[in-house]
Amino acid sequence: MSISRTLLGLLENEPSYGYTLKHRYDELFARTKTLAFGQVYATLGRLERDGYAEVVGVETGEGPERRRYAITTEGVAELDTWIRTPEPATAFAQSTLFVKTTLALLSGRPPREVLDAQRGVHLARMRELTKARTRADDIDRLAVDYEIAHLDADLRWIEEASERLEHRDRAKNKGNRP
Amino acid sequence: MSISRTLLGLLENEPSYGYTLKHRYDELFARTKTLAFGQVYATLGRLERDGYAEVVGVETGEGPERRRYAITTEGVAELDTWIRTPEPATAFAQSTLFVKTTLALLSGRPPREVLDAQRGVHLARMRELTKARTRADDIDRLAVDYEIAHLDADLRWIEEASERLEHRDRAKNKGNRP
DNA sequence: GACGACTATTCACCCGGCGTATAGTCCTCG
DNA sequence: CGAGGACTATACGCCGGGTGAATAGTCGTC
Repeated sequence: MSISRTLLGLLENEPSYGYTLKHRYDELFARTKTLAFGQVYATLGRLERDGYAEVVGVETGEGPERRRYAITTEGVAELDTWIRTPEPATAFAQSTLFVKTTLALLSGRPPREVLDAQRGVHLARMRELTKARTRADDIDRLAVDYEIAHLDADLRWIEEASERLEHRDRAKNKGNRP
Repeated sequence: MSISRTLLGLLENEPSYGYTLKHRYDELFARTKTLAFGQVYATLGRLERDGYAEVVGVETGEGPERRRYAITTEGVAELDTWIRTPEPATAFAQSTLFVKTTLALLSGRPPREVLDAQRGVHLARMRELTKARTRADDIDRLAVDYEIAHLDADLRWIEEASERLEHRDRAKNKGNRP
């Protein structure tokens, strides 16, 4: 999901310490999992190396250095093209659910169990989200709606796949009884 | 998407060389991007280290060794629980499209442009897929339908986000004219 | 017999993700 | 007062995932 460009985006708003950046990121984007500190500093190092960010002040006030980072003009340019360039539309082509279902089919395991199990956790999350949705502000609601839309898509696909596989089984059994 | 478990799943069907495994994987799952050889061998090494796969024959027929891998009983057990355990339902909580839109909002860039650009490539992919769907066998069709469902979800969200943001803008402009 | 296509593997590098260690400051509560 | 806990801030090391280039033998064919 490109942590590095996201952090660059936050840096554009205001120069920050890695520490602050981490918390800002969590507030905005960490709905399920927070960012690790280690990753922030590693990423900042790469951004600096690539000329997209620079240190604009080191406070060595007895203790660990506090280094404030700012975005550079090249950084702004890079961020700009990243934001403007759409993601490849093939992002949904690889799905774990599909792989598991396929492998189940290939190996003689009942794919129904795979699909049913996934439906279970999806429905639970769905209930959670619809509850959360009512007390969400507008930007949060955008995020919640995004997730709901894709859970819904997954659930629809699960139904359809279940039906189609069942249908196929019935056809096969019919053929086996002469 | 767990390449390692997927390869384990293919190994369960029949013991194979890394090379063969790579091609088998590509046939089944590489709809948009093929697997790199390097990754296959690295992954096989880890599977062996963890006791999930083992070398069952080295052919040293003048030239590079050809090493045939097979799944172990622990490998089968691991694969089994992987297939049966549903994925966390929070997989859709982090989306690049949402991040870009949010960053655009925060930085005063028009989010419309982000959404419009993404809609463009999504629609193009959608046309491609609906064409491919008619001449796809049943397992391929499952994959195509999966992708279509999620593109559709993304497109619906794009529409809704556009509308909501526009609405918000109008409300703001109204408020600014006393 | 030279050249391209195919089988098969290795190596080196980078990014992303996670856990832990370090170290000073500031508050608070007994 | 001072011991402990919370908070600000950074560094380090390890692992898995992902990519590209290098190596090397075989087989067909023109």
